Formats: sequence, structure tokens, C-alpha cells
Amino acid sequence: MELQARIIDVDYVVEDNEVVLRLFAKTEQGENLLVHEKNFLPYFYAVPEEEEDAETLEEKINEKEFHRDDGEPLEIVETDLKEKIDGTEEIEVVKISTKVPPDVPKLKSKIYDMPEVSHCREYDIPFYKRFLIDKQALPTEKIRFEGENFEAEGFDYALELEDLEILENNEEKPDFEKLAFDLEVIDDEIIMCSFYSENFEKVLSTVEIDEDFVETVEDEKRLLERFLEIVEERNVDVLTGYNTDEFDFDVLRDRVQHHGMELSLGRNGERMKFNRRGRFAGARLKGRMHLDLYPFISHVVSPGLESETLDLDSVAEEMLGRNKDDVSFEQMEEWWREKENLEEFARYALKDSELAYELSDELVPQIIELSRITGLTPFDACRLTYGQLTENFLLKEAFRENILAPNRPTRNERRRRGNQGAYEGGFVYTPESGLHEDICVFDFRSLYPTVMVAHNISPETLNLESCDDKFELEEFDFYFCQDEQGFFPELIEGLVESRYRLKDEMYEVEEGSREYERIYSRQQAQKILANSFYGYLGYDGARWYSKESAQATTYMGRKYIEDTIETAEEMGFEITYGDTDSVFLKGDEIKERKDDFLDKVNSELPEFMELEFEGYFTRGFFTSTESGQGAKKKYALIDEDGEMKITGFEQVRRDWSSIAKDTQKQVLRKVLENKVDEAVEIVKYTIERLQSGDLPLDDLKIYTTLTKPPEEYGSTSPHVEAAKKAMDRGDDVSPETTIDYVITRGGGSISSRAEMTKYAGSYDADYYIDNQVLPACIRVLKVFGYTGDQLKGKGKQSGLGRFQ
DNA sequence: CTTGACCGGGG
DNA sequence: GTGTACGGTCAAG
Repeated sequence: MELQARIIDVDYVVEDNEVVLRLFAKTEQGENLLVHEKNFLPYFYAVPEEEEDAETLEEKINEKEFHRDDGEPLEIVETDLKEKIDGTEEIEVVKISTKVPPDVPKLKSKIYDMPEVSHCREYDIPFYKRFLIDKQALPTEKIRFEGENFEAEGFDYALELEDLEILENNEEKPDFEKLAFDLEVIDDEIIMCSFYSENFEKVLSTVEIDEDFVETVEDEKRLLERFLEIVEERNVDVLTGYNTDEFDFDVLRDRVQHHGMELSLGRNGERMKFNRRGRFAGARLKGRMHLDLYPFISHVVSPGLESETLDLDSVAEEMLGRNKDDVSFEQMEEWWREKENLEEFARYALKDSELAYELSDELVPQIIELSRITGLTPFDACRLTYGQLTENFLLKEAFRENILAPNRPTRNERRRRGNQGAYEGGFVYTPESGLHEDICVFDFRSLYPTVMVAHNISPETLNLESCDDKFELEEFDFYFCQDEQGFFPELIEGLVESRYRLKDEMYEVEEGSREYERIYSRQQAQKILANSFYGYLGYDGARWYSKESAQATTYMGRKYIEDTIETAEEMGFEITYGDTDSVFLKGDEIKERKDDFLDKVNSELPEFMELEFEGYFTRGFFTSTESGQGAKKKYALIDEDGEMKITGFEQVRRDWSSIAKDTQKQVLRKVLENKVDEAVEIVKYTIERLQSGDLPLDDLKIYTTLTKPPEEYGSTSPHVEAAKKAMDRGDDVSPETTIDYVITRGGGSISSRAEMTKYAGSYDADYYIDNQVLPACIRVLKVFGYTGDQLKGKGKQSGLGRFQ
């Protein structure tokens, strides 16, 4: 039988000491296909000692017998000699294939003990990944499968693989059935579960609610049954949500167990399993893609977001332009307790899956593209960090180029790398604090990637012996050989050029069309990867670690930005600010002469590097440090449309009360509108309102999450003290509770006066003035000569008589 | 300045 | 699972 389908998930099972790879795939018609592959074997490489030759080593390995520690034989199925590239050298290695994947690390340590063996390589690459890389059978690409068919429960087709062919026609965007969900939990019980998909919205509720999207179920057990049915009935390929790994699936597992049920969500009815990986556990559903958006956002998306908190509402606000209409958990609890406003409760429940669904519309295609580029399953691609995504891309590309991957550093080696100390980063120009007008911002397009290409910076071109053309860095005693393009520059150039082509194509198709979305996601994934190489080279857990390469990259980056500043000065422009890859130039003229400036800079840059115009801002505000100098990385800009861009101010952090954050934001806006007097008035008014004592406590709440039972904390901090006091009143305060507290009036330390908001009868106006509102606002207004005392009205600042 | 504890998202 | 992987902030030392 022959079928065309796209792989969406892979794993393996061991049956009678034989390994079977299971490829879960979808046909274009939406049918489910299971492919068994029994001919692909796990393997690793042994590198002979220098004086040994690989052929003799192979013979010696074949003569020997190996055993596990428990005495069981470790069978070698076959050995092969392979020519591989190690750095820039060609070496001959022995490829050793085993019966089952877990034998690889065991056999590797036995082989490593042989005196003829220098070391082993590629012994820790997960088996499914090895298969995808070696066959270049990347997830979600269209593949023709050929084999003998067999019956398998839960699948439309199942076949034992004989042959596969990667099909050229991969341009269509695959169509997957997607479903977002979200649980509402009160007192450790699931009371509602919402679902959202195209033309589908539903809330399962354990109480009667009169809304047409609500399906009332008799109890939690029935809710869980319906959950399983809905995933099954809708033939879900992509199950998504927000923080579903750490919360929803954790709850689901407990509650399903409580009711003596099974969380059989796999395509074949297999149970959900947590895949532990370091700090995180991913909830894995065999044959479906469970893509939790939170890890992807926190690892990959957040560097490009302005929002400092990554809660669903903030992220949706920034990415989707949705209004933030958060209801507090306490509010929801109260509605539930009092059984009031349940219609609204249900709408909120639904809103969370809807937001997750809409985010997934943009993010799932990106995750899928990253999975294709890196050869990881979408499940992994959405949970790995930048460094790990990069490394998997490198592993896949290394295989294509017959390059032997370096080993991962040992714990000791990591520590050694970590202790080497930091190297210098980007150049930051010290701004003059205060208000600046008419600012043009320029930045380098992908500065670090293009620097690496321009100077052939790569781990294996570093200090290459027998080199004709050396790029030497004055500051350091190392060089990069320019004779042949290195591994990293080659990959970067490939990604960047492919991205340009895609962007050209993107402008030719209709915005918002499926084709547009596909191209957009692909170029976005390429951008993510291209920008990750520099950080990867300096990441102490990297296989291709090269501190020198990272150092040289930032060094050259500094040089280019400094040269740019010099050019600007020569052309008579005033520099306002600059950070790593950007320069801010001031003055009327620059707006008209910006193209001359760009032309001059770009004509002096190496090919591939480019300075671009980023935007024009009517005003910019720069704050100052303690010593009165202009502060770096803390500024706010406003454009002609009144849009603010705030960098570095901590006004969105949740451990600040909203009164402090809101006031700071208003002050920044007034300052940017050149209305400092009004800014001062806002602060004074806020202080007055605080002093009057009748501000709602909601404006004064500070949030912090408890991570363990309050009694286990060694140190005292306000949120812990507040939690302890709530417990004394009989509250059940468990770990993972977000404590919202208010500092109340009275004597003693700040911590001793912290009370959870619901128990706080008063607030300490002085605390909020001195520790919250003033520090946030003084950060801005000190630049204009204001002190805390003046803002409090104690000073002689005039013109605002009624506040004195 | 360095070191160690804490925290994130979710309800 | 061919396992055991974060990164930033802040108070204390």
C-alpha cells in the first residue's frame, strides 16, 4: 500500500528486544495513519586514538563481547567505517549500531574504556530525532509512505514501512484540526472546561448556566468523560492552551485518577504521559500535538515582546490588540461561592480558550516551521529553549554536511565555561538625561548574524592552522581564517537569503491568505534561528561552544556602531543615544538627510551588512542614574501618533502596586508631551488621594506567588507574613497561591504590616507614597530637578498652591 | 561585588 | 527516555 501523509509525532517502542519506530501521520484528507519502521537502528560513533586506524579498531570491537552491568549481553548489530568531518579535518570513525536505543549509552561507556578508543560521538541523540534527521523526513512535510498494511485500533490506516520518499510539493500549508481548552478549578475541583475552535465554542459546566454555549454536566466525572469524548470526536490534531503543561494537565491527571478513570487522549487511546525535561514536564498525547503556548512564548516569543509579564491577558493584549479585562481570582471564587454572575463566569472561562486559540493561529504555524527547520517534533519545538532549538538545527545541518557533532559538555566543563567570566557585550552610548526632540532611530539589520557572515566567524575557522587569509582582531590573540566559508556563516547566509526570497514572495501574495501566513511563519522561524547563533556560541551548554567567536562578534558589533556614530558626527548630526545595534540621532535636519546618512554608512559596510531607518519620534525622555549621569537602557519615546514606546521602566511588573505603575505611566506621557508641570501635578494629586485614605485597596495590591507552604520560608517577606496571618484566621493557603497584599497602618516592620487585601482594613499611605509612588515617579522627575520632598509638597516648589 | 534563594504561567 | 536542560532579580553575605 502507498499513502501520502505528514508526520506529526514520532516515538518508539521496544517489542521482544526489537525497536519499532512509530510515525503518527495525517493524510491530506485528514485521515490518521500509523507507520511502523523496524529497519532503522540506533547507533553512535567511536573515534580511534591517533596512532590507531579505524579498520583495526572495528575488528577489535567485533572480536570483543560486551555486557551490561547486570551481565546481560550488549549486542552490536553491525559496525561500519565512516569518513566524517571533524572541525576542518577528515577523520575515519567506526559506526556502531545496537539493537535498542537504551543500549547506546551503555555500550558507549564500554567502548570508551577500550585503550584504542579516543572518545565516542553522537551517543546522546534521542532515537526519534536521529531518524528524522537521517531520513530528512521532517515533521509536517509531505511524504510518500510505502509498505504492508496492518490493522491498528484508532487509525484509518496502518502500515509497516518499506520505503519512504520526501515529496517536493511542500508548499501547501497543512490543515490540522486545532482545539484550544482551558480549565476552571476551584478548591481543587474542576468546575468548568471551555473549548474554542473555528465554529466551535463550548463550556462544560458542573452547574446549570443559561447560555447557549454552555453544556451542563451532572458532575466532575461526567465533565472529564465529555472532555475525552470531545477531543476524540473532533479528531483533534493540535490541542492547545496556555500553561496547560504545568496547570491544566496536572489537574486533569489528579482528577481523572480521583475518579478512577484514565486520561486516554492518545490517538490510539494511550494515556497522557508527562515527559520530564529538566525543570519542565510536557504533557504528551501520542499521535496528537499538544502544544502549550506558554513555554513557546516564554522561550522564543518573549524577547520580542514589550510586556514584562507573560500572563495570557498581557500577551494577548500585545499580540492580538485585545483589551485586558481580567477578573481577579477572588472575584471568580466569590461568584462561584455565591452562585451569582455565573453567566459572566462562563464567558470568562470561554474567553481564555478563545485567546489561546487566537494566539495559536499565529504561533502554531511558527512552531510547525521551527519543527521543520530543526527536525524536532512540534511537541519538542514548542517547549525547547532558544539554545536547544539552535543546537537541533545544527545537528540536522551537520548530518547533511557529513560533519561529526561535538559532544555536549560535561557538568564540569560547563562549570569551567561558566567561570571563565563574561565578555564585553554591545556598546551603549551614554545619553544626556532629560527630554530630546526630533529623534530618528536607525538600526542594523540583524547585526550579529551579519557580522558573523562578514568576518567568517565560526568555531572551526578560529585559529585554523595552515591558513592564508587571516582575519585578526587587534584586541585579542586569535583570528578567523577567511579561506573557506565556515559552518556557522554558511548556515546564517543560507537562512538570511532564504528569508529575503520569502519576504519578496510574501509581498506578492494577498495579505492574510493561507499562502501569506505560511510564508510569514517560515520567514519568522528563519529569523528566530538566524538571530540565535551568536547567543548559542556563548551558551555554556552548547556543543559548538566558542567563547572566542561570541567575543569577536560583539567586538565587531561595537566597532560598527562606533564607526556609525563617528560618521554621524562627521556629517554634523547630534547623537542622542545608541545601544548595541541602534543609533538615535537628533535634530530637524536629520529627517531630510537620513538617506544621505544611510547611503554613506552602508557604502562603507561589508557586503551583507546594512543600517536601516527604524522610525521618527517627536520626543524622547532619558532618565538619569544616582550620580546624575544619563542612564542607559531606560527611556521612553513618543511618535507623531502619540504612541509611546517605553523601555526599561519597571511599570508593568506585578510586584509594584497599580497606583505606582499607573502614576509612572501618566507621568511619562506628560513628560513626553512636554508638560512637566502637569506631570508633577499628577504625582501630587496621587499623593493627596493616598493621604486622604480613601483609595480603593485594589489600587494598592501587590502580587507575589507563594512557592511553598508559608511556614517553610526562612526569610521574612511581606507576602509570606500576609499569608501566615491569613492562615491564622483559618484560611487555607497552599503553595502556588498568588498572594495579593496591602501594607497596612501601624508600627513595626513593613513585613509585619502586610495583610492580604481581603483582611486589610486600612493602608499605610506613607508606605505607598515613599516606597511605591515616589520611587517610580522620581525616576522620571528627578531629571527635572524634583525631589521626593518637593513632590510631597514639603518643599518650596510653587505654582501649585493648593497642594502645599 | 559575589552568592544563594526565589520566581515565572495557571485557578 | 541514546534522559536529568533556564535566566533574571533581589536580599543577604
